[in-house]
Amino acid sequence: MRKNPIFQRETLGTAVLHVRSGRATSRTTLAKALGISPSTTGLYIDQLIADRYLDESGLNQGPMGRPRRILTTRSDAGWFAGVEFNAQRIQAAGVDFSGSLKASVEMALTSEDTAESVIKSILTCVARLANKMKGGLLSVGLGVPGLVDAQAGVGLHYAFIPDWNNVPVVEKIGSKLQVPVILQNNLRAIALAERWFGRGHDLNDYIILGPRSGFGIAMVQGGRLIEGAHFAAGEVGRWPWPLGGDASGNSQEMHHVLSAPATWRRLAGAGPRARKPEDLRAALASVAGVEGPVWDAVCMDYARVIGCLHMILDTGVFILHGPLTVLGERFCQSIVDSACHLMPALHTAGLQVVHSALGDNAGALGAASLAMEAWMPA
Amino acid sequence: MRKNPIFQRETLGTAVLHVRSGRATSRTTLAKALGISPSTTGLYIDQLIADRYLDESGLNQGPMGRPRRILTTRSDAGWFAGVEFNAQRIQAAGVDFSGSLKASVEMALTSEDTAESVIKSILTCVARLANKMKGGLLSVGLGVPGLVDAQAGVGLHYAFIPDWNNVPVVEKIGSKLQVPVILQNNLRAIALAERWFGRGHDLNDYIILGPRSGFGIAMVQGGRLIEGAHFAAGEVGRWPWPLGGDASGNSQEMHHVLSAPATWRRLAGAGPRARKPEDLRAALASVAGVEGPVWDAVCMDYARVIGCLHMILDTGVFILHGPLTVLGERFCQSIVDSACHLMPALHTAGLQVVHSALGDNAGALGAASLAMEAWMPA
DNA sequence: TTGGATTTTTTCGCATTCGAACAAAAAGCG
DNA sequence: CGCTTTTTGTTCGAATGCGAAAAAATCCAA
Repeated sequence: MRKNPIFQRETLGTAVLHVRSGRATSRTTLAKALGISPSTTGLYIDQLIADRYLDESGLNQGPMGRPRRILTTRSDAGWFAGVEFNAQRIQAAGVDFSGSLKASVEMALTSEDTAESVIKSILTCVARLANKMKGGLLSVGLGVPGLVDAQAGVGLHYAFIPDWNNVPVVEKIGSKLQVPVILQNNLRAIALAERWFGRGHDLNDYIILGPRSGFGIAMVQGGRLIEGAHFAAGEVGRWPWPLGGDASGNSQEMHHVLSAPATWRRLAGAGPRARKPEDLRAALASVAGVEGPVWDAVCMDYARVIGCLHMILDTGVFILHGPLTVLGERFCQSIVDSACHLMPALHTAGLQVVHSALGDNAGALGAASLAMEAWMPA
Repeated sequence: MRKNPIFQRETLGTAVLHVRSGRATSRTTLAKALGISPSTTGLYIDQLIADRYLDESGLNQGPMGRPRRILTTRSDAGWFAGVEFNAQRIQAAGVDFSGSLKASVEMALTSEDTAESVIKSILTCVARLANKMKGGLLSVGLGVPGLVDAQAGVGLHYAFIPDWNNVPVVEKIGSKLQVPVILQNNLRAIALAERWFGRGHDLNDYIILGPRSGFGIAMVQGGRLIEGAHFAAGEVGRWPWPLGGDASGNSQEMHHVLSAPATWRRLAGAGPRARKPEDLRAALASVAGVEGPVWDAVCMDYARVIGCLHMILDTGVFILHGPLTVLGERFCQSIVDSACHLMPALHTAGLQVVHSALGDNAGALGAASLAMEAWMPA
């Protein structure tokens, strides 16, 4: 063998990503995926195996010809941390080098919490994860609510933590942990979770619907996140409601009608002042079966929004996240039906609404995906 | 000098693009723009100058240091054709190698025209342009209305030409002209025109508003066009109207209310059955000054749509195209004001609406931009 | 069982691209 | 005018990545 060349760290990183995702299983397929020659790919793989990042795990016989030497990521090569939070809780996940969820941790937040205390709690969560994980921490992904400047690594604004303004999150966490830290809005992180752990596996265009305390969406177009010129893409919740608004300027925001608690209030027939139940998922599950005019009206409202979004962006699939997933398949199907009824053009447009299979820790998984996607060998 | 290396055609092409756009004016700045080393860039430039694509036109003294040797494109190195059409007319533009519009041609279409006859007319237009241009034709850009598969080079569907279904436009035109042919939806082509000839010069996120016989938009996010999973992104015109629709399924489409002719009818107080005037621009210009409740209502309707779009995509600027540009600055400003009134959150979101300065042949210019962007040396 | 056929992987020479040092061209300044 | 400073462009050896061909590993068929 010749003298080891100095490999491009980024190429090594993407090579690992392709192997981890299962999109590339052998040297040749990886060469095609990376767009570099098979010979060079061989050298890169040799290096990654020598450094104990990858492994060869047997052969894969195609219909003919020399069998592929299957490449896999070594699960013991280190781990990634993903942390997500909102006003109520912090959620953290530890993912091993081959991309399997191995540990998770949760911590409650209160209205007393400040930017400083949240940062501290995030560090505590990572430390707790570290106890449960083997090997070294490789990188940390953070899913942060509100407005986020991902490039600068700054949390710009989040309404539910009073002093969460221009918080240099990456700097603060990174200086403590001494590993790369990647920041993103939490809903956009969920979009990545869907790609690594959910249904987005081979989707390039999809939209995450995230009705929680508000109503936001995250958009993936051609495999990349849409962030917007001021990092505020997807703030659909600020649409006036009823749609189009009242010219007198008195209309409310969609947030207040299509959030998860508001949806529960409507379905449960609770008044607008009814206190939000402790366990929103359970409360929603208990009203999931009840069809009728109220159910139809709720579905119609979601259909109004989703139909409009589909017309603009022509994405393949809408993936429903958050508490409303407990309403199940029927909810999604009703939305599609209502939307097609409302906008006949949708009949041929292939509108699809599905609910995520990721469950409650999608945010942390998404954050971990950020960490995975950004990592590259030293 | 050493033996000439075999340069990457694509790199040569992008080098020319950077020089033409004025973003790179010297070897060093170009090196930075291309992301390759200054030494290699030097070799590339030498080659492009030797092949008479580029020229050195004097020096540019910075505040200190050796002056830059200014690079310019040679206007005599060939020309690009851009052709756009809709149901009424074909429009073609000839652009020289340095990106200046040098000739334009127009041809009327009628309801008699078929896919075949349109293709033939496009070829005629290019031939007429060729008479007016110097040098060889380098590539052709086509801005085609309706649904377009840009990658495959196929016009999928256009309602106003009966048999315009799955027309292999690139193949048909390319086999005749023997130069590369690039296809794109005409509104999306206009988005490129705005970048090369208009205000999009240093914008990475903007939206083209194209109210004509319908209402469509083209979106640029992070410097790239959004096409959608089925090439149908931007079909806002199919939103139900009034926004949100009527659950009974009887609402009409936005197309019918916010198209250019419909807007004229409203502003002019003409009935819904009034015949569209011959010269829509002139007709609109004549009602541009008349403010009042009708004017306000029209602006408010545009504001409803544009406000919603801004909330989703968080683009910097909306650029108004088509006949409605004659309504001028005041129209744009009224829309912004109405939108902010309707959605208070927009006050801080920096919504901007401007009208294009490109005039009526924006489509042909956009198509020519397609040609320019795709070209690379043989 | 031996010889294609087919596909993956490796070997090896070659050349494009890089990096670092160097040359060039100007401004500022005494 | 000569010196330093600053920025641009070029030279040249070194090396990363490529292509073609060879090797390897399997299936299939005679």
